[in-house]
Amino acid sequence: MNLEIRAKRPFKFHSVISSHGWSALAPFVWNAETGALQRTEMLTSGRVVLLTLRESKNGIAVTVRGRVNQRERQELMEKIAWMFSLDLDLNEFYAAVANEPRLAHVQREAHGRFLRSSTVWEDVVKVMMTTNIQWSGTKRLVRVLVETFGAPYQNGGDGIPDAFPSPEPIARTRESRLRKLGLGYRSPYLLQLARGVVSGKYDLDALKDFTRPTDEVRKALLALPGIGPYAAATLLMLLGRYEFLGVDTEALSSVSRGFYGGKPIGEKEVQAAFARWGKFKALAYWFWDWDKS
DNA sequence: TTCCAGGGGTAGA
DNA sequence: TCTACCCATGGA
Repeated sequence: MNLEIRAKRPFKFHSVISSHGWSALAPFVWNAETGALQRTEMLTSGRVVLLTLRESKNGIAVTVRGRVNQRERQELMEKIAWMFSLDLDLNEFYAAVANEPRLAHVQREAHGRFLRSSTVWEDVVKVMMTTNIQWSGTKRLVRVLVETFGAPYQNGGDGIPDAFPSPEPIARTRESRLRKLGLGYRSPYLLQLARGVVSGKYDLDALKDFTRPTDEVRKALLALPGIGPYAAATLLMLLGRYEFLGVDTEALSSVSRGFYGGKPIGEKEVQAAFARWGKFKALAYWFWDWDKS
């Protein structure tokens, strides 16, 4: 089955793909040569389908492999619209940074949409897997979680990853098993998170509610096991809220070089350097052109 | 071998 | 609110 989903302009498929590292994490498979993003997706019915997404004239062209009914088709359209922030209006951001040379490229490149997973649960887990680890390790841990707990695409096929696991199979496992998979001290955090989601203690979908103030959403994120200031800021950014900056070791070094002449700085200095961008702080930092002076 | 990563939790001030 | 310290694992 083929679908086309329209995007609010300006929209560039590749800008979303390259927005951050998510397209390299299972069950996403990005093929730069063909320009196709593949993803194995489990629907709420439990059915697992294979999606292939490409840029189209007005948005995204979707190929679905696997039978879906009308309701599942609607679910897929909504999930894809969420993953690519197709309804996001970035014009206020572009206007706010129009006079900043180091952000001159953002409108031209249609920057500002971050590739998201189809559920907040998956994004929370993935952000947790980026903490205190190198990117190669993040990719490995996510792949191991998908291989161990994910639901397979029934129609088979070589090299097609399983769908990202729902919280249930992880909630049923033991901490020792997660440790054996290499998650280290993240193991109890992931286990508590999965069990809390299954029990209803944590309502992750409620974090998408844009009528809630950002501070409230941030507090809810910080209350999750294994989610601290950095992870909460990163997740807020993925949720379309840009007031907070996720300060990691990379931010410390690039802001030190770009704003403080290379002298050692702390988180405060990073926040101060981008304070002027207000509610677009995270966007300004993320797309800052460090090569321009 | 040592250091540390796209940090978080906790205790103590 | 801020700091010091510990935490598991694998890459460099």
